[in-house]
Formats: sequence, structure tokens, C-alpha cells
Amino acid sequence: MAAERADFTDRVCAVIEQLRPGELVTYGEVAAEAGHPGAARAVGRVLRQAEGLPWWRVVTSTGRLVPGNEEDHARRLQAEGVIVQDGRVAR
DNA sequence: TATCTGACGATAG
DNA sequence: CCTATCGCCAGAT
Repeated sequence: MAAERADFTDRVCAVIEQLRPGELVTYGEVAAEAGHPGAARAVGRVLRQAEGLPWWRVVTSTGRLVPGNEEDHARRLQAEGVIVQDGRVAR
């Protein structure tokens, strides 16, 4: 099918956009949904460059927030109704 | 085309 | 609990 032009970046962006307020997903989850399990690093690259994308709904597998922006990240998550403790999402 | 980097993941210590 | 190392992929230079 010619519709196979679904690039990794485009795919990731779609997954994030489909998330609902308060819906948390890990980089690995997004990568797997995008069709590239293990490409969690590439996902982070997309979120960083992509604009207008709710990157704050994406966290690391350990529940750790974004390094270098933990404050801003935790702030947005809490605004969505997510409980954040010490730079980590509450289980 | 090659090389390095990086909003990661898992395992080892 | 934390830090360090290896493996993964995509993007930038």
C-alpha cells in the first residue's frame, strides 16, 4: 500500500495526540505503538522537536519525568490531574 | 555516506 | 535507593 509512508515521527505524533488529559504513557509504549519497539530514544527526539504536542503526557518507564524540565513537566501533569511526587509520577 | 548525539530501557553493581 | 554500562533507533552535522 502506498499508505506505508507512515514515518516514525508522524506516527508518534498521532499517538500523543490521541492521549486524553491525565493519560500517561511511556516512551517505550509510544515507540511500540509507532511500530518501533525499542526506539524510545527516537520518541524523545520527536517530542522535543515537535510543537503543539502534549509531551508532558509522556514519561519514562520508571515513572521518571523529563530530565532538565522536571519542574515544568510535573507542573503540567498536576494541572491535568496527575499526582507527581519528587519528580516522579505517583503510582 | 559516516559519525555523534540524545526528553530511553534494561541489567549490573 | 543511586550510578554506570550496553543496546536500541532516528535526527543532525
